Amino acid sequence: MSYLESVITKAEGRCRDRGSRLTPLRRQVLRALVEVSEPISAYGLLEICNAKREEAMPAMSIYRILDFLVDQQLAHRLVSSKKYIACSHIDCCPKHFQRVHFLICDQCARVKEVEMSEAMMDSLNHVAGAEGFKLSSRQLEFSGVCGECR
Amino acid sequence: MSYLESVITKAEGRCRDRGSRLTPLRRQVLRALVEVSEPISAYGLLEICNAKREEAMPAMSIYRILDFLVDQQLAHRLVSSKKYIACSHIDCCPKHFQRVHFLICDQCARVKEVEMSEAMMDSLNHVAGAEGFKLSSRQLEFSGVCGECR
DNA sequence: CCATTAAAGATATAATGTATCATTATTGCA
DNA sequence: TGCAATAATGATACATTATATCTTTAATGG
Repeated sequence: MSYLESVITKAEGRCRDRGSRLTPLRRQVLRALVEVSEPISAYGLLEICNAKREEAMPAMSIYRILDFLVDQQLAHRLVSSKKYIACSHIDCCPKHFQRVHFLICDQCARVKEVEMSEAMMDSLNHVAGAEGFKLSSRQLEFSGVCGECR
Repeated sequence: MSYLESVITKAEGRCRDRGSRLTPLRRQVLRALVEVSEPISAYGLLEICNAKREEAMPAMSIYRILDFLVDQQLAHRLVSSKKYIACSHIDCCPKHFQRVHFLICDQCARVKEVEMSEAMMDSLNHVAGAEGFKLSSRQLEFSGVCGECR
């Protein structure tokens, strides 16, 4: 079974468990997102999807669907680049969804999902706590240069 | 001397030292940004500035000037909210400009600039390094809930 | 089977950001 | 000082990203 098919199957199950539906349209968008495998803009993804359809879907739909996928932790929104990327842990255990952060290469724009250690998150919480802040666990985006580009 | 005036004076000196010019227009934008004191969008700031001018400046100008101010470390761009805020350390020593990161309140949108410890940054670099990444020192944005909102 | 809810379509428009070329101001130097 | 080079701003157009809203279609649960 290909990675793509395995991802779709897992995603299907994940949604079922959560009482949500991976409709054909959503499945198509997720599939396209997994296939491109690099960060892509909403409109870019829309174009790819529409190229494969006889009836083009409106921009609104892609945003709605991406919101859904992000919600279901099947995709991530990279705020610094206004792009979307499939979660790289769809087909493995769900524990990876905690403390997921991103390393984004300034040069090739490729993205690596990393997990912060408990200790690291504790430290961050401590820094924030000193200022009275309670951090909500949201993803962080670190820019830098990846191994391949160096 | 008011905080505002002190900021402008310091900013003037800072630019002079760096061989750049805080022109009247840039000064006006910085002044407005300091006065609003909370994150504001480029267009929001443009509106405020234009309300005080007989000739409205075009959108292009505010983006150019904000880029300049960010470059001079007189302002920060918050990528997660697409807003800008005056640096809170303009009128004090320049050492604060290193390792500046942001705590952003989900509820009131207020922002606190915090400085990460050397040790913290080392840890982050270590996590990234394990994946082959060399982090470029860029600001991080943490979301959470501030003390006042809790 | 029907009522309710969820999803998708359609359309318009808002908000954010950039490209490009013309004009004006500033600076450094002969 | 006067002039050439450079920097900043003005003006215009347009690209990109995102959302509001209303309608239609599909799915789900009694």
